[in-house]
Amino acid sequence: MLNQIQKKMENTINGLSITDQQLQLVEKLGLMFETPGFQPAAARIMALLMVSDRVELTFDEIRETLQLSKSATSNAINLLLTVQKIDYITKPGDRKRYFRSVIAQWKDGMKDKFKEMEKLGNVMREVLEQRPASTPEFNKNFSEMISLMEYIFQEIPKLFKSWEENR
Amino acid sequence: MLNQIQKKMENTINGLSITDQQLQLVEKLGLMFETPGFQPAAARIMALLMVSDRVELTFDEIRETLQLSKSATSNAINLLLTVQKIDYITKPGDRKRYFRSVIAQWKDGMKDKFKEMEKLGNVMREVLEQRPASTPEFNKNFSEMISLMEYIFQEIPKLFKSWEENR
DNA sequence: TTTCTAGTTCTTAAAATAAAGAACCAAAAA
DNA sequence: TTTTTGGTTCTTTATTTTAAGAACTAGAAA
Repeated sequence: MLNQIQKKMENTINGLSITDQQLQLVEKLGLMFETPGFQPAAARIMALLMVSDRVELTFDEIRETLQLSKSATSNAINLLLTVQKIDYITKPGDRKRYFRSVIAQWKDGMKDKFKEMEKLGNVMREVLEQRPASTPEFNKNFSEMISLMEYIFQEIPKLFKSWEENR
Repeated sequence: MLNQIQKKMENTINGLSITDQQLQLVEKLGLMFETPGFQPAAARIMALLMVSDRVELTFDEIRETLQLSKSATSNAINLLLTVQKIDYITKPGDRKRYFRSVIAQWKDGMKDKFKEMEKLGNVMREVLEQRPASTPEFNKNFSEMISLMEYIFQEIPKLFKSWEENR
């Protein structure tokens, strides 16, 4: 009976053991990471490195836990390395790399995301500048929307700053 | 000579005339709208309705200006209608619908986007709550990142409010 | 009533994405 | 030197996305 629950709750494949609850969290987080342009495999790896009990995982632990092929694992890991969402450490007398989530990068990641949205505001202003005077109502609304965007994105860096000061 | 410039600068197909500069803006804006999950055709239509001199365009004006098939135009327009990025008006004695960008929706759109990012914070907290005590360093950094996210997304609605009050 | 307009829907095709599997390779271990 | 480990790279396949084109349709106009 206890064995049955154990079987239901824990999936151990070669070293890394992970619960069903954790796997569900990996899927949920993974879905959220997919939207910012990551392929499913990469998104799941990012998620796994946040969810799993051990925070430094080898290539094979990742591969087997997520049931990926070597190529998919390799490509996803290298993608995440180049965008610096993960990095790795090595251990003396061990050839494997141990990959881990670069949490510090998340702050910069958020900043980048806001910067992206800010760019939209800039193009919008470009659009406004070339609009004809013949559509005053539209132009007014459009201009107001841009003002809002610009206000928000001017204030957001201040939020980062004030958070850093107050913690 | 002037004719040549005219030809180079203006593209008139059946009613709606648009300059090369405007078409370039449509492409640029279109690319930015693609990332939030819009298909190219829909993204370009949104962009066109912001860029073109006339802000209310018919099905065929859109179709011909963007060189789309009827089906692509129809599907993209209906997508944009259901997510309320565009709406349309009708004119007496005219069977066509005139589509236009719903600019007011952009403010809500931004709010939705921030809400999306907020959701990520919530799942992150869920992840934190199930983390083992055996990784204190990781947990601490993770927790700090979540605090930052929560702080930012708690402050952003205030920004919207203060903008609305001050304009 | 028939025809036309303003689209919609269905089927197909092209292209892009994602990942599997096998072959391959460099460095370390035996 | 040969073998093993820890991957990488190449080729192929499956899936998804995007859009074209043709056939179709509801309501208005003739």
